[in-house]
Amino acid sequence: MSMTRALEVVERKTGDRCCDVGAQPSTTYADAERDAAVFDLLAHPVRLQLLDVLVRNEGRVCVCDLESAVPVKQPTVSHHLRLLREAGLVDSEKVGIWAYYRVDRGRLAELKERVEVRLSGLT
Amino acid sequence: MSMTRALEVVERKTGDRCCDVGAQPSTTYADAERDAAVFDLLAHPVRLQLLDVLVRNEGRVCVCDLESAVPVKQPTVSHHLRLLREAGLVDSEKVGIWAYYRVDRGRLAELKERVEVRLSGLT
DNA sequence: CAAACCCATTGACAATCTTCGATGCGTGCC
DNA sequence: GGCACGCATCGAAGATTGTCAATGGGTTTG
Repeated sequence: MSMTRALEVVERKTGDRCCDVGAQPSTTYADAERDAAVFDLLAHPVRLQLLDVLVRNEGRVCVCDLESAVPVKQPTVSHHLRLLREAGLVDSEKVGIWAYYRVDRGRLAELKERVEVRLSGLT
Repeated sequence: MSMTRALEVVERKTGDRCCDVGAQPSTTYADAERDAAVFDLLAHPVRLQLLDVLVRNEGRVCVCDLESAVPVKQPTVSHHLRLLREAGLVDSEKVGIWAYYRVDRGRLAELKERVEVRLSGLT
């Protein structure tokens, strides 16, 4: 007998065993949770725009610059920056009055890699 | 003169014009919203697992099969399937008692393309 | 020192999301 | 017809998220 799943074009009849032999996903749920968290971080237009500006301006962007790049107020910008920082994607340095943010390109590459792997799994 | 932004390593002093000459993102906010919606769709472990199973089982997966693949109850599975369907990523066909779901691989490819473009913009 | 400035944090509110029990609808079986 | 089944939907509850005014802390300027 082949290893093909009980899920083929086999015509089921109402009583047939159905739900207990189901196809299983190729990753653990924990992996799915980890990847979902990655997508979640990118699932907001403000965060996408902030990352965009930060990537495009090597190293020295202050919060007020970022604030002028998105249609939300300063506390909201700080909020989203905090999320990005807690995820390790950006870090900040205080210089005098200002707080300069920059992307951690290594972390960003890791994130992109996780996205690639997950998407390539959706062949 | 080069085209470099006013945002270089120029030492600012407190009074200096700062926020009104800020670096702008490379995409419109509307584009960011559209892409954020794509990431949002992927930002849940159940939806990732459902897509995984659907992609891996060409065409004929019923809801009870999907239900056995994720740690949530049937109404929740139906809920997430609805989100995927409304996004055009999957469609369903009723055959007798069962509802068979399948991925729209064209739509899935479009989604992956949008992700790729956005991520490649984060150079 | 006082004032102005930049930014983080707090607190409150509204909106959205996630989940599941209960229910209803359509279908096949006896 | 009556029953069991598969699935969608509804309704409610709790959790999470997004937003901003207000506030406070740290710094520079005058």
